[in-house]
Order: sequence, then C-alpha cells, then structure tokens
Amino acid sequence: MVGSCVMRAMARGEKRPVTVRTIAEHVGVSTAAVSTVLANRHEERRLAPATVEKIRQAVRDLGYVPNVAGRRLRAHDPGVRHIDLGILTTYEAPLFLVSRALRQVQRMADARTGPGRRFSVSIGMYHAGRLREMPGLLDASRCNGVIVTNTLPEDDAFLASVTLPYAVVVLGRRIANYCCVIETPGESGRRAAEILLAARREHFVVLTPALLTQSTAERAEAFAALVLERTGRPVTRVIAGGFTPANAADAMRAHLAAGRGCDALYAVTDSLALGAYQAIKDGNRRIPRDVAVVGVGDHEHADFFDPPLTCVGPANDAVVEHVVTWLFHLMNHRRVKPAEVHVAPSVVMRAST
Amino acid sequence: MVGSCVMRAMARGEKRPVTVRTIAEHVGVSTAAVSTVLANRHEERRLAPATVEKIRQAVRDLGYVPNVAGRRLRAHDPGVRHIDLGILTTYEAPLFLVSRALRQVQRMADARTGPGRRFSVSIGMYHAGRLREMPGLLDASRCNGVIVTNTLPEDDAFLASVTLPYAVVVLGRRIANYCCVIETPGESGRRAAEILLAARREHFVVLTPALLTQSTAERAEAFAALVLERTGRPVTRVIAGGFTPANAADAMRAHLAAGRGCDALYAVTDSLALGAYQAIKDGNRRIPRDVAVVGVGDHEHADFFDPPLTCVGPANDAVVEHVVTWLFHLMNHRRVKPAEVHVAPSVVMRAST
DNA sequence: GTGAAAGCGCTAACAT
DNA sequence: ATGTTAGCGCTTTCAC
Repeated sequence: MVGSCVMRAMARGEKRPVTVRTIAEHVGVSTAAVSTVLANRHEERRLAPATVEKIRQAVRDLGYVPNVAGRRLRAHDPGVRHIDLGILTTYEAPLFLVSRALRQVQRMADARTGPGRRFSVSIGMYHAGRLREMPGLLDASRCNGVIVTNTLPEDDAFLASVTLPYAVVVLGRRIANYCCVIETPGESGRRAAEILLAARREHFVVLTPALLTQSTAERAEAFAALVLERTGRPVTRVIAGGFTPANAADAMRAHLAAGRGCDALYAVTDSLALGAYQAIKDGNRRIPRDVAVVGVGDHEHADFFDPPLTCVGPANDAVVEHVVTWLFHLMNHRRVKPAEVHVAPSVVMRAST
Repeated sequence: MVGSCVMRAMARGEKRPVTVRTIAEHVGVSTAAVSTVLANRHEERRLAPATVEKIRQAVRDLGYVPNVAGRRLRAHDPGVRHIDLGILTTYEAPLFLVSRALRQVQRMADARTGPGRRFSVSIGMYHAGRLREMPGLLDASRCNGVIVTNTLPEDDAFLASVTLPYAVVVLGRRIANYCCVIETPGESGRRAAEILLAARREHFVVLTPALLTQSTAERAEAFAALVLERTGRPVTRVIAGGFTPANAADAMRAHLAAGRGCDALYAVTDSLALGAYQAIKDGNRRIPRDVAVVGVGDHEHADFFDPPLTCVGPANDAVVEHVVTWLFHLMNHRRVKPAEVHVAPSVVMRAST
C-alpha cells in the first residue's frame, strides 16, 4: 500500500518518488536487498552477482537519490543527542564575513560537547533575496538553531512575516520580533567622520557598493550627516558596481580621473578600501598624506594592507559573542523575548589616517 | 512499548533519550499536544493554557532537543527530491579557500534545480585531524555528495581505511581509492623556482607554515630541489608558526634581522606572502627590486597586494570545475573508478617579480 | 480540548 | 540467497 501523501502527490500529477521500494518493485526483490547493495554490503550478505547488477542498473535507470532524512533517523543512536547549528549566509557575500561567528560557535559547541551530546556546525547557503526558498527553514527540519546573516531587504521582509519555531539570531540586521545583534546605529559612520574631521581634511568621500544593506546604508548616511553638520559641505558618494576590490578600484579611478577631489575616504567595507588603495596609489597619491582612508574592519587582513587600514566598525568579536551566547540561550529556554542588542563600534587607529 | 534500540541504550547505562513522547508521558498528555505546542500552534488547536504551560515547562526541565531527522522525514514532500551537497572543511583552514568550490557547486546545482528537484548546499565543519568524528560521514546520513578538503594526514589515513557509500571527491589531496583532484605534483614549486631563477637571484628562501599539508610540502620540496639542481646551493627554509600573515611576518622579520640573506622568496600560501610583504618593507627592502616574491594564488585578493603578487599555483577554477563535475557525475552513475586528476598550475605574472 | 494512529524512507535483525 | 518486519521521532488527520 502506498501512503496518502504519495496519493495526493500523484493526484497533483507529480511523478511518484523513487525510493528503495520503487527500486525493489522494479527489480522484483525486497527493499532489504536494495539497501544492502546501496551500502555495498552485498558481499557479506552473499547476494547473487546478477541480482546486484540488476539493482544497480535500476538505481541508475530510475535516478534514485537516497533520502538522507530517512537514513539519519534510522541510523540515529538514541543514546546521543544531536544538535545541528547553522550559520545562514548568501552565495553573494564574501565567506570570510562569517569566519568569526563560525569560530565562536565552534568554541561554544566544543565546550558543550560530551558523551550523549554532539554538535554539527555548518554554513548554509542561500541566494541573496531568496532566503524563503531555503528548505527546512519554516518547518525547523534542518537545524536546531541558526544565525542568519547577510540578508537583503526582501529576506528581512520575509522573516518579519513568519514566526520560526526554533532558535534564531539575526546578525547585523534589525528585524521585528527577532533577536538581533547590530552595531549601534550610525555610530560607525559618525566615528569615521570624526577621525577624518580631526585630520582637517577638505574633500570627504564615502565609497559604497551599489547594493546597500542596512548597515552599509546607515554607515554612509551617518557619515555624510556628521560631515555636513560640521563642515557645511556635502559628502561625495562614489558607488562601486559590486563588492569586490576591483569594483572599488574602477569606481575610485573614475572619480579621481574626473578631477573631483578626495583627501578623506570612508569605505563602508574593507574589500572596497583595498580596491581604493590601488586606485589612489596608481594616481600617485600617498596614503595618508594625500588621502586618509578609514575602513570597517571586516576583513581579516586589514592590518596587513599597505599602509595598515584604520578601521571603525562592528566590534566583531563582541557582536559575535552576543550572537552565539544568545543562540545557545534560546535553545535552552525557548521563550525569550526578542530584542535588539547594540554593540558600540571598535576603533582601531592604524597608519592609513 | 519502547523500541529495542532504546532498551539496548538503556542497558548500556545511558539515559533514555528525551523525545516528544517522553514529554507527553511526563505531562500526561498525548504526543500530538506536545508537538502542537512546540510548533506554536496551540492557539489554533485551542489547547488549554494550563496544558500549554505544563508542556513548556516539561520541555525546559527535561532539556528536550527536537530530532531534526524525524521532522524532516515527516515534513518531506514526496513530489520533490531533495539533494544535499556538502563541502567539508576544517575550522582551522581559512574559509575563503572553499569559496571557489562553493561558487562552482552553486552554479551546477542551480542549473539542475527544477520542479521536483532541489539542492541544499552547505559547508560542513570539522576539526583538522578529526574528520572521523564527523556525524553521518560513514552512514551517508547527512549528504548525498561531498567535497572533502583541507584534510590533515590523519584524516587522509582515516579516509583511506574506509569506503564511503556515496559520492565523494577529494580536493587537493591524494588518497588511495578516492576521486582526487590535485595540482600536478611538484609543478608549482618548479615553476616558481624557474621564475625566480630567471630573475637571476642569489639567496632563495621558501616560507612555509610549521604544519605542512600534502600540497604545501610538495611545493616546498620541488622548489628546493630545482633551485639546488640549477644553482648548486640549498634553499633556506623559513618556518612560520601558523598560517596567518602575522605568523609569516614574525618569521620573516626574524630571518632578515639575523642578517641571513633573501632576494627571492617563495611563499607556499598567499596569506604567508602577505605577512612577508610587511616584514620585507619594514626592513626597508623593496619588492621586487630587493626581494622578488612568488605566491600561490589561493587568496582572492592577491591582485590587490602592493605590489600585486606573482602567483604560481593550482588553477583553482580548473581544479574546482573538475571536482564539481566529478561530484555530479558520481551522484548519477555511482560506480565510477576512483582516479587522480592532475591540473597544471596556472602562472600569473604580476609586479612582485 | 485532547488522543490515537498512520506513515514519511530507511536499514538491520530475524526468518525462511 | 533473499524476504518480512519493526521502528528511528515527528506531525497531522481524524475521531471523540
């Protein structure tokens, strides 16, 4: 007999799914035989070579794909609790952005691992703007707890419209009814402006990607607002086509070539700053003498840029510690009021200013 | 009645696992009620607030953790096949090393996604040297196919000792009986040596981390061998404590401070090259005039180092394309002879030589 | 307002 | 040499 779900699926005109059972019926053997072959245990079970071959053929012909959920449920050892933690990020964002969160999750997980308690940590990928398509997000069937990051506004809207029945912490975004950890709004941009204002510069430029996230937008706005307030002059906005250093270099080269001034640059991500460095140096300008540069500190190697990059940005270690602590807390006591934690930016003065 | 597995687990002295059923019995309700509360659907099911509270309390008290495999199996829509792909890497290796593989997997997966066919791509983390502890690796209960990378020798030995009954491709390592894609052995080191030899240098140095992987070891050896053969002089080896630019900078600073010469440097990873840059410049030496530097091309931003880094290393896009094509091929036709694919290194001449 | 029961896909123990 | 079957943990339908 076939399950009602399947009946419904078939009624909708869908193909019947291929399971071990489909294979078994197709070949005329039992599901056990199929399973044995799939696990390469046919030798020890002494299956007839001909049978094995027929099963293998059917597996290929029918395009069988094992259902890992079934396997996992079956294989599951009741003596050990298994906890799956995910960091959800986009294909589009640079991977290193989640490095710190990953390391912190690892530390917490390791500290809590014991006999009867194991963690799996993974980075789950989604397409920016299409978080809603992520399997298992709504029904909690993939992870026991997740950190969501690098969302676009569409994703934020989607999250705001649903209630996920498990532990979720949002990193670097503000979304209603979620636990969010973000940098103090506007503070980064203001501190960056103060540093450059203190250097008594004239032509302030902010370098951003074309697609702004919540945080990059806030940084740029707060920066421009404070500079305008203090100097009475508007900030020039240079827009890079994408997020890479190459995009930034192109944009800055164009800006400089056009003869529009720049002696104080705020780049809203470090990758952009790196590209700007090249454009600035190629234009025979010196950093910081001719152009002072402030970045954000999201790149692991900002200290090894030449000159080392002054950064004002999320105190990532602090942010990430909040996020992960909260995640574990949520997993223990499931009903915690969603809230917003602000973390003051950290300022690291280096040679670029 | 309780399953035999559980009986065995309990016989072994282990605690009985906490499931919805445990909660239900503890509170004196049905599993359905518990499930309802866990999904926050108690309103629409009109459960008594008191019952809800009791269930919530029990969930906390007993430390219940949902089994995602059970949920997923249940939630599973027979009309759509779900394929889980994993890139397995270590906490210790820099995350960006898997960026390219990730992007390629994404492309292939996107191209094959359709109605009735969805992919999940994730990066699975393990501790270097402890791949064997990864849950679901042996019983194929997590992924339908994986790319394994950044293994240490212990991990290689473990893999060599087992047969995984699903699609596995090893990236950048040579392991018996697996599908492996690696750079042509020794070729990177030799090409790097040729570039520096052509620049007519005197004091050849190779910079490596203390812990060598298969590929870093081969690069260093082949480099040293060719330099020795051509010049008759041995190559100096500078060993960084770890994999970071800071480690490299320390090691190179010590080397230069000791007055031991260096006018040709081969760094077996780009992060090391970045650190070396700083040490070299701090010593008032110019790149490439005083020291020519060759890196590997594993860092996304090698083109934006100052000066841009000449790289001889795995043609990552080619490697990754092989790996991913192979992975999908293995998933379709499960019995493919394991083999080793060599990819010639790509050479990108930039200003550092 | 709550419970009983079916069944998702899989594998291993036990039958034959 | 192969088949039958129980049951992993969960949610939802249906019955009361």
